[in-house]
Formats: sequence, structure tokens, C-alpha cells
Amino acid sequence: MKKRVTIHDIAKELNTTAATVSRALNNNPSIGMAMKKRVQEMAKKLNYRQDRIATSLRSGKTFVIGVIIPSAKISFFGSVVHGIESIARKSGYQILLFQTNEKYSNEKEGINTLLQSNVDAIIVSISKETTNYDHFLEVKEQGVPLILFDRTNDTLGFPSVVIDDFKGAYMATSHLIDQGYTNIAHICGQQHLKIFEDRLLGYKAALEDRGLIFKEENIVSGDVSIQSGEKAAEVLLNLAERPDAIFAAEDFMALGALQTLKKHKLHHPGHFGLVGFANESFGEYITPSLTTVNQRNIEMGEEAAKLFLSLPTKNLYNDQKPSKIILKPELIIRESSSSKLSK
Amino acid sequence: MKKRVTIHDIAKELNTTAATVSRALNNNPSIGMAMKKRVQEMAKKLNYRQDRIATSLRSGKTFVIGVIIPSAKISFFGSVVHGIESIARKSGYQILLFQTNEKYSNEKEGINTLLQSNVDAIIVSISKETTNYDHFLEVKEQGVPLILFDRTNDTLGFPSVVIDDFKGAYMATSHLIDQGYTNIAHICGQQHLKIFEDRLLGYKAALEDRGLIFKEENIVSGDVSIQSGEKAAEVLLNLAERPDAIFAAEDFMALGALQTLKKHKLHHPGHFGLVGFANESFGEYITPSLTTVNQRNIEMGEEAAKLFLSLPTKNLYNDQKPSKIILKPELIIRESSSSKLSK
DNA sequence: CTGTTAGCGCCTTCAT
DNA sequence: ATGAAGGCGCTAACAG
Repeated sequence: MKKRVTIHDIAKELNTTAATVSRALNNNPSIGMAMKKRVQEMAKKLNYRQDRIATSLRSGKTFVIGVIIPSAKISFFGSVVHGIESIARKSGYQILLFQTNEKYSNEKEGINTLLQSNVDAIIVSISKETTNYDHFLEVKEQGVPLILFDRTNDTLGFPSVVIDDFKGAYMATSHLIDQGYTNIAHICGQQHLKIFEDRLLGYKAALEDRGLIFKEENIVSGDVSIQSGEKAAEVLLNLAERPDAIFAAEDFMALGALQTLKKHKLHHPGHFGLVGFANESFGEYITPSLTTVNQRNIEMGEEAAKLFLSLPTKNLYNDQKPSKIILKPELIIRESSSSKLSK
Repeated sequence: MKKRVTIHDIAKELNTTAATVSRALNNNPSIGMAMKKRVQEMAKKLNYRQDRIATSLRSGKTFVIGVIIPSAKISFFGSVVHGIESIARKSGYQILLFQTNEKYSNEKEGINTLLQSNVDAIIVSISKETTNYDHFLEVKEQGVPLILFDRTNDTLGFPSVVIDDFKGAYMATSHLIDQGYTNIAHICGQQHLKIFEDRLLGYKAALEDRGLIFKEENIVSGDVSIQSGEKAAEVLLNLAERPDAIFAAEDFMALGALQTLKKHKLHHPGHFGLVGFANESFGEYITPSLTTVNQRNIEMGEEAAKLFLSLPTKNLYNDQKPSKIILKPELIIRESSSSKLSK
């Protein structure tokens, strides 16, 4: 365990003081070129490396962004983290990662740990289980910027990044209508999550705008699992008036529905319409490949990081309306999971 | 921006000193129960939160593990990070994440930043581009534990976690032989990466052990992309002695191969054998679903974290042979991408 | 331009 | 069982 080289060591070698070395290394204008050069050379020679901990303690800034996500193993969140890190690093920020596994208690603990670590900002996607938001308000009280993405809550006054779920669902449903399907069902997600609520609303709006009647029995809810998608589709296929297409609020459920369609030999392109809502990368690879709504994973992370970087240092939470970035969804039409042979 | 509550504030309220408060909060046995209780209550009342930065500066320990991966958007690495974080957190460690995007320069920068941050350990999967390992040796010199996973290098003397690629490839190839295929080709990965070298060796060994002849023209190399898999399969199908099965060193290439097989109408189960090597989650969902080798993503992360936690504090790098955890691969046989109808 | 001094918040000897 | 004092490595205010 080698002892750390400090600015004092450099100072001693150069017969000067730590303050001068510090200034030289930080490119302070009051230091002469000659001195700067000597310091830099000695720093390299001694293999000096700044101690971020000490710097943070002194300056009150850590250059660390805390990121709280349900799980890094969910491809959507992995991609968002990728986006956040890429942008953050360009400005010298590091990422401290915390997973909740969808648990409220972990989320609370995560916020606490990150505050203990004096992170300069926190970026969060709310856990499914969370219904109490006091821990987020605590962050606000501490004056630490908090940014929500995807799983957001508009009532708390935090800046956020989302995609337009309503519009995405509207587009997905409209696409099915365009293809000539007329009895379109919807496998919805947990309605206490805004994203799923919006998708249901988008679905309804599309039906209405195009003169199709909305039927309560065409809505079956799932829990974002393949199994729930399978079961939901089974229910839908057994309806007296069997739907001819399904819009699933999420790709795993769409995938489950696809398994059921296969079981019923309905999976051949053109026989039955199916559109999902992307949070996974597999849509491209399954057969028939899945038409879906692009959730712009990486961009979402990038935007969240940029949002923080653009935040004012003072009066952080004084705006009456925090910035809200709404990414435009994009329909990814693949092969023919959603197309129809004859009208 | 509220001012932070410190142990001094608690001390003042209680007419005692910071030292006592610190001891009480750290459950030091020399503090009486009464005092401890009073301190704890006041801490809660004032909403005290320990400052990890200050603690780290003083103690020299940050309780942070630096993790360097090519990219969080690659599902394999996301899962590994998930595994690392889960285990680490149980022992109070946080994860500082750094992505290289497969760039050597980023990897070097990452190591440097993490050392600046005084992380207690670094867990790395080496970037594809890296051929110079001095930055890792620097970590060793600083006395910081470094653990490699998946993309490792045995010559550097670091503990590591891998799966047995040789065995995985051997199992995959043997499975195809068991199914009755006799002319099995291999789409290999970059041979300067040990994992791909081992997979090729495993493939060869399986052929040899079962009395099948190895043919140089049955090996086509790809670069871990779908496109390269497609092209490689195209080459293989045009051979004079067309193979009847393919073992791809990696799932994306297997997927590409599958596209080519579909184009040639060879994708129906039993007509042509295909096995991949998993780093993605889609194998389960494609049609026909892909037989593959389980790379134990999450476990790999868990084991890497456990490895660090079990490391001796002193004489870290004095062992002549660093621990090497070799996870056992597991063949995931799905549907019939790899089965054969008739011998 | 450069040196001196004084902490950031915490923990840990050394006293008492 | 508790206080006093010092310092982890760095930077900022105040001198010159």
C-alpha cells in the first residue's frame, strides 16, 4: 500500500507551498507560467493524482451524480444509464449507481445513501412499489437537484424526462387501425403508474378519433411479465367478439401475447395485429418481429443528464413549473406483426 | 440550500463534544447507554446524516467499488452490474460506474478517475481494444484490489471471474454431435480475446473426442455483430461440403446466422443445427428459440463482488496465484434449433 | 505573484 | 466515560 503523493510533496520538492501547487494545478491565473510548468512536471514525475475526496470535502462539490433505477439488468434502464454516463462524463461527472429492485424501502435507503455521499444531483426512475414520496421531498429540502425519468410524478415539482406515452399509444393504435383492424384490444399495465395510464388513454383516444367503439371487455390488465401477457391474450381470444388485434402496453406482455397467438395459430403475419411498447431489445429478433414504440432509452438518459447540467445553481426549485422534456415516441414497424393481408 | 447538520450541532444541543457524539453514533463501547440514546434521539430530531466524504477522508476508506465495463447498454454487462451492486450493497458498498465503449483511452481514464476517487476496489471487464495493461498494473502498485471478469487476462496476476468457455463450447458442440449432426461449422470471435480463443478450442476438442474431423474451412470469423453472423453463415452454406450445423461463439452472430438460414429455408427445427453462446436475453424469444450456453451473467457479478469482499486486507497481491473463479457453463436447450429429426 | 492560515466533517489518539 | 487536539488532502481568504 503506497502512501499517497500529495501537493505538499510536490511543494517540498519545489521549495514552495501547497497553496501554490494547488493553484498551479488548477490553472489559477495568478500563477506564472514558469511555476506552472515546474509544478506540472514535478506532479508527473512524482505520479501525483488529485484526491477527489479531499477536494470534495473542501469544495462541497463531488462531481458525482447518483442514479437510482429499479434494476440494471432490465435492458431499458441499462441503456438509460449508458446515456446518463456518456453525457455526464464529458463534464467530469461520475455515476454512483443504486438499484431498488422495485422496492420502496430500497429507494428510500438509496436516497439517503446518496445524500450522505453528497452527490451533486440525483436522477431517479421511481420504483413500482412507491406511493409515498417524502424521501424525494427531502432531497429538495437539502437543495440537491433531483430529476425523474420515465417513471415520474408530476405533482412533486421535479424536472423530468419522459416520452409521450399518450402519443405513443395513440400512434400504435392508429397504426393497427390503418392496417384495417377494427376490433383492437389492449393489454394494459398497472394503472397507478402514469405511463400505463397514459397509454390506455392514448389507445382510447385513437379508437374514438377513428370512429371505433371502445369496449370495456377489450381491456385486460397485466403486470409487465410474459406470463401476464399470455394470460391476458388468452382471455381476449375467448371473448364472444374476438378481437383481431392487440396493442400491449409493454413489450414483455406483447411477447406473452405472441406466445398465445402462436398456440392458437394466429401468429402469421396479417392474421392478427400485434403492437408492443418497447423497453427491451428483443422486438427486432423475435418471429414475427414485433412492431413496437421506440422509447428512446439512451436519449432519455442523455436528456436527463443534460437537464441537470443546464440547471441553474441558485434558486434551483423556485420555478413554478419545472422543466419537463417530452421525447417524441416513434413507431417501429417491423415485418408484419401488425400488418393485415386484406382489408 | 440548507446547511448540513454535523456532529458538532448534536454535541452543542447536548452540551457535550463532537468526539462523544461520533463515538455514540458509531456504537463505541466506551459510551454509556444513556448517552447513546440521547445522541441518537437528537440525531434523529435534527435530521442528522453522516457525511461519507468526511468519513472517507478521515478513514481512508470510501466504501465505494469502481466498476469499469464496455457499456451498460449491453445486456450482459447490465446484468453483471446488477449482480455486483446487489452483493456489494449488503456490505455497505456503493458502485461507481464507468463505461469504456470498448476504448483503451477511456479505460485508462476510468482507472485514473477511480483511483482519484479512492475507491476501495475496482472490478473490470477489459475493453476489446486494450492490448497494453500498464494502467491495471498501476492499480496494483497503489495497493487497490482489482478484479477482472469475463474479459480477463491471466498474465497480470489479478483475481478473476469467468465462465469456462472451453467447456461451454465443448458442451455446445457435443450437443450438436449428440443430435446426429456430423459436419459442424463454427463462427468464431476475435481470437485475441481469450474467451473466443477458448471457445474455438472447445469446439475443436469436442470434434476430436467424438472422432469427427476438423476442417479449417468450417471456421469463419465474425466480430460479434448480427451482420457478421449473417455473412459468415452465407460463406458456410456455400462450401462444397455444406455443414449441417453451426456453433456460433456468441448469440448475436448466431442470430445473424439464423437470418441466413431462414433466407435459405433451412431454419426449420431438425433441418439444420444451431447453437449460440449467450450474452443476450433474446435467445428465448426468437423463433425457433435458440439453444445457447448460459453465461451466468448475474452470478458473475455476484462472484466478483464476493471475491473482493473475501480478499485479505493485507498482502493483497502477495499470493503467487490469485483466485480465479470459473463458473460452470450450462447448456440451455430450447425448442429445436439444435435438434435433428432423423439421423 | 506567492505564502500563511484556517478550516470542510469526521475520527482517533492521548489525556483525564 | 468523556474532552481536547490534531489531521486526512485540499482550497480559499487574507496578506504581503
